[in-house]
Amino acid sequence: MRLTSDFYLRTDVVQVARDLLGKVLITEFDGLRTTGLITETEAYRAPDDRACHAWGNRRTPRTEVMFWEGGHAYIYLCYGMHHLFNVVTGSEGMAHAVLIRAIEPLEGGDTMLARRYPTLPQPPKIRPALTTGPGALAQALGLHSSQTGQNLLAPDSPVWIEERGISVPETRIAAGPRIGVESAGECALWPWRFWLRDSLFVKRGKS
DNA sequence: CAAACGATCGGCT
DNA sequence: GCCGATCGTTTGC
Repeated sequence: MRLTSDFYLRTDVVQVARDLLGKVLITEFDGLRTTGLITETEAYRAPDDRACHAWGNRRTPRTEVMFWEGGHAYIYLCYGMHHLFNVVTGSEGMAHAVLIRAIEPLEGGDTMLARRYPTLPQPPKIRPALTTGPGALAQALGLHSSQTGQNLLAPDSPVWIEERGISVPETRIAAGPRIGVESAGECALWPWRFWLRDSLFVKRGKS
C-alpha cells in the first residue's frame, strides 16, 4: 500500500522519521523498478534546528520545497557530487524533512549495481556499500537533484513510498545524534537519527 | 562578482 | 583513520 497524505502531513517530523523505518522506497524510471527497505533516517526541522537548511525559516531557491506540503521530495546536491533524498513532512509553510540515509535492496539489484558501478566490467555483488549512506542509495535508485519537488503522492510519480506490513517494534529502533552536523551547536546532539538495530544496511551504529 | 562551504564517498595508509 | 574530489548554493564585498 502506497503511503497516503495523512502519513506525511503529521507535524511531528521526528516521529515520521521513526515511522519511515521499515517502509519501502520505490523508484521506476524508464521501466526500471528499484525498491529498498528504509533502514536509517534523520529528521530535520526548521525553524529551531540549526542543522536544517531552512533554519530560522529562511527561504532560498533551494530550500523552497521544504516549505511545501508534506509528501514532496527534497533532493539536493551535496559536496558537488552526491544527491541526497529527503521526504518533506508537515503542512505547507513548515520546513520539515526526513533524510533517507540507507536502504536494504529488495528489487532491481542489478539496476542498482549498474547505476553505482557503471565503469566496472564486472559489477560487484550486492553488499551494504551499494545502498548504505544517503548519497549511495540515491545513486542506486536513480534519484537526482533535478527531481526535487516531486510529489510522492501523484499517481504517475516515478518515486513513492509503500507500507508492506513489515513490523518495526520499538525494540528494533536505535536512535543517536545525526551525522555530519557537528557545526550545528546544541542541535548536533539531538538524537534525531534512527536506524534498525538488526540491519546490516546501516552506515554506523549497527548492533 | 568572488569565495567559502557542505546532511558524502571511496581509495589509500 | 585521513584526505581529495567536485560544483551548486549562499553570503558577503
